[in-house]
Amino acid sequence: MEDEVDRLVAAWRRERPDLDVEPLEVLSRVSRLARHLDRARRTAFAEHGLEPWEFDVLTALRRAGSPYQLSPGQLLTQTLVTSGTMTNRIDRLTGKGLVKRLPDPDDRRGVLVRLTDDGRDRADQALAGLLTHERELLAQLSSGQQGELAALLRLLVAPFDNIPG
Amino acid sequence: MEDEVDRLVAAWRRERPDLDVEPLEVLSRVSRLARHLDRARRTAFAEHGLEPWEFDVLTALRRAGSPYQLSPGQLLTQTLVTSGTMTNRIDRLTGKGLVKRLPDPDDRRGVLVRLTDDGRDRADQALAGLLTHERELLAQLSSGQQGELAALLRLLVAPFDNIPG
DNA sequence: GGGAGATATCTTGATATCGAGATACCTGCG
DNA sequence: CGCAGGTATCTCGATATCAAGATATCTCCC
Repeated sequence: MEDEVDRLVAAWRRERPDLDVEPLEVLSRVSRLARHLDRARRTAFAEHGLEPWEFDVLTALRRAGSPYQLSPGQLLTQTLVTSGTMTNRIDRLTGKGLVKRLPDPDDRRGVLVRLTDDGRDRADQALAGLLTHERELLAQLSSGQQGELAALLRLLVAPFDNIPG
Repeated sequence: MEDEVDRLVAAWRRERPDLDVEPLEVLSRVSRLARHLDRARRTAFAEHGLEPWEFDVLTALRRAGSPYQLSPGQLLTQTLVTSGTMTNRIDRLTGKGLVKRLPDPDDRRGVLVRLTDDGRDRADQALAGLLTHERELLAQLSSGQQGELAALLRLLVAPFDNIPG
């Protein structure tokens, strides 16, 4: 089946036959798919009264394991947002009673963000809902294809995640 | 090489061994990679004095071929933003002299957005720069792997692009 | 111990985005 | 013809994000 990127690439080949637009076959699809996923996630989380950004923060804390706390800095590397954004997110989640700030006992510059019981429940519920949704999207692919796809994507992401950038 | 998603999946398997988190191997990588790509694009376009959103609109028009014009509605489906956002984008690009609005001769509700000569030059320059950048990122993959990856991604994106959604 | 440079978080101001609704126009059916 | 419903674009208010800079604290070497 054809997708929008097929049309986009064909258009470039017609308009700019001098250029090699092969990279777009992969990277434009990644960007567009991510955008579609964002929209789908927004709808899926609405059932649980959460925004995607709230989910990202709460689940990062949930994954950390008991006592469900991380520093804002650790949250940054997991969510790929700037520090100003994270400060704002923590403020709002605190206002909703889903997390709370604690002073870091080992570093007086630092704080620890800890999930409340309510926050933990919300994270668990939303995760289950998300996985159900995502499984449907991936039904297009066999289990083997999913594995291949994951491995190829890892090759592309790893440099970003490991080098400082 | 390990990436952040490997760590994320391992953490879920420890904290929630009851859940099948396999879908995250693919979809979390897509989201994270897209985010990294956005950042890289922002830097790449800065050399040409363009923002990523400006690039998206200008190149959609450029691809359309002479006379380089599309309706706002056509631009929506290519850029995956809302109509309010597109109106705003067109306003700003008009202010910078990169596009102009023309009345649609066949439909008095509609307008056509047309690239100016300056807008066309900018789009061409930025595209060349982007492709150079993206080729480097893809150097991790053989040509065959790029083809596989593109084909697998197409399977996931196509439903979104073809069904109304 | 003291100071330079690194680090963690927060503040601020500008801006892009979204969702919902308003407006103007088109289309097709009775 | 005229109206009901659909479509294209724009308006408006709320909000999340970013970049750059401020502040407080830590680290390490002399």
